[in-house]
Amino acid sequence: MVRRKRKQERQEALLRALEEDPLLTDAALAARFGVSVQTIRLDRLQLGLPEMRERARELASRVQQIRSMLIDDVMGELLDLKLGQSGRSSLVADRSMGFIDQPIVRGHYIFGQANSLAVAVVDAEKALTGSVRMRFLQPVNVGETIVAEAQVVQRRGSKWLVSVESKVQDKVVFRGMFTVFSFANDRTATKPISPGGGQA
Amino acid sequence: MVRRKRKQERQEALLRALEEDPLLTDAALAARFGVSVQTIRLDRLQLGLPEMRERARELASRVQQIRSMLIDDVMGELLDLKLGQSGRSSLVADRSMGFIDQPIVRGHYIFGQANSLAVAVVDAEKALTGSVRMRFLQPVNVGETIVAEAQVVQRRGSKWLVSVESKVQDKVVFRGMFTVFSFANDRTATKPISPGGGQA
DNA sequence: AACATATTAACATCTGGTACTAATTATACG
DNA sequence: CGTATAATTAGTACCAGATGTTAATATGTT
Repeated sequence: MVRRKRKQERQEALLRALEEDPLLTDAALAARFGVSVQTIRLDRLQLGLPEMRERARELASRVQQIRSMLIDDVMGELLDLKLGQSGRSSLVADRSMGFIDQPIVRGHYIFGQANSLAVAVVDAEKALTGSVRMRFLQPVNVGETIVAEAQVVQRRGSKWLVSVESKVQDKVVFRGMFTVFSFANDRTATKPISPGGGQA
Repeated sequence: MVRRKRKQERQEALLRALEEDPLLTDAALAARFGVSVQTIRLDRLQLGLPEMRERARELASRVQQIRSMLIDDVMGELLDLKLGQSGRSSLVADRSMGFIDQPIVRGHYIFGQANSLAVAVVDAEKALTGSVRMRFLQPVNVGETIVAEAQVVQRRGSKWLVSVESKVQDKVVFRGMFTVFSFANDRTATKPISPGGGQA
C-alpha cells in the first residue's frame, strides 16, 4: 500500500494549502494536486474541513472582531477623562497581543495604550507625541487587564508634559513621561505648531 | 409618489443592516424589511452592492491582510540582521495605521517597529524591553515606508543598550535609545533575569 | 486469484445567487 | 376619473460550489 503514503502526504499538503489560502475551491485544489475533485471531497471529509464558502464565512465573521479590536482596543476603553487634566483607560490584553511563542504582551500595545491616553487628555483637537521617557517595569501576561492613568504635570502653550502609569491589579507595569504637542482648536490658548515635530 | 420615500428609507436601512452584518442573505433581508427577495435584489443592484458570498470573500481576504499585519508588519520586514550588533527593517504604513480622521501614522506603530527591531538584534532567544528614551521627530504619512536601523551601543551581561533611528527616505522621523534585557539561551554569556523587569 | 484500499465517475439535490421577461400594484397628476 | 409612471412581485432559466449516494475502476497486498 504505497498509495497510503501519497494520500497522507496530499492531505498534509492540503491542510497547509488551506491555511495559506482558505478561499481555494475543491476544483482549484484538485488541479493543484493532480487528483479529481471527488478525491479532494473525500480528503476534506476525512479531515473534517468545511467547504470553501463556510471557510470564507468563518473568516468574515472574525474580521468584525478584529476590526473593533484595532479601532477600540488598541487604545483601550476610556474610563474617565478630564480634558487638560487627567484620564484613565483599561485594556484587556488578548492572545493576539502576545508573542507567538509565549503569553507575554508585546510592549507596543502597552505603549500604545499609554500614548493614546496621553494624547487624549491633552485639551486640543489634534495632538502629537514629541518625546517619551518610559520604563516597562513588569511583564504583562495575556488575559490581564491593564489600567493606565494619565496626569498632566505641566503645560507651556502647546507643549504638554503628561505622566502615565499603567497597572495590572495593584502592580505597576509601566511608567512613562510624554511630551505632547497640541495644535489646531486649542480651546483655551493658541500658538502655532511647536518645535520638535511629533507623532501621536 | 409617497412610495419613493419608502424605497429610499429601505435602501438606507439596507446599507446600515449590511454594514452591521455583511453576511445577511437576500432572503433574510427580504424577511426583515417585509418585501420580496426580488425587491432586495433590485435594491442591491441600484446600490451597487455585491452578493453575500462576495461580501464574505472580501472580508475573508481582508482578515488575511490584517493577520499578517498583526504578525509580521507590525514589526516590519527584516532587511538585515547581525545578531548582537545591528539590524534594519522596513515598514510600509498602511491606512489602518493612521488616525481615522487624518493620514498620519499612529506613534505606536513607529515605536512597535523600532522596539521589535531592538529586541531582535539582541543575541538571545528571549528579550524584553526595560526602558526607552525616544523622540518622534517628524510626522509620518500613511503610504510612506519607514526604515529603522538599530545599533547595539553597549552590553553588560544581559543588559543591552540599543539605539534605533527610523527614516522615511532621508528624513529622520524617530530616534530612540532602548534598554533591553536578554534571558534564556544567551549564546555567549549567561546571567539570570536582570533588574528592571521588562517587556518586549 | 482474491481482497482491500484508493480513486474516479455519474447523477440527483441544495443554497444563494444572476439575468431576463412579464404581470401586478401603488401613486401622482392633468 | 383615467392613465402614465414607478415600484414591486412572480416566473423561468441558468450558474458556482458545494453535498450525498452509488457504482465502477485502478492499484497494492497476501
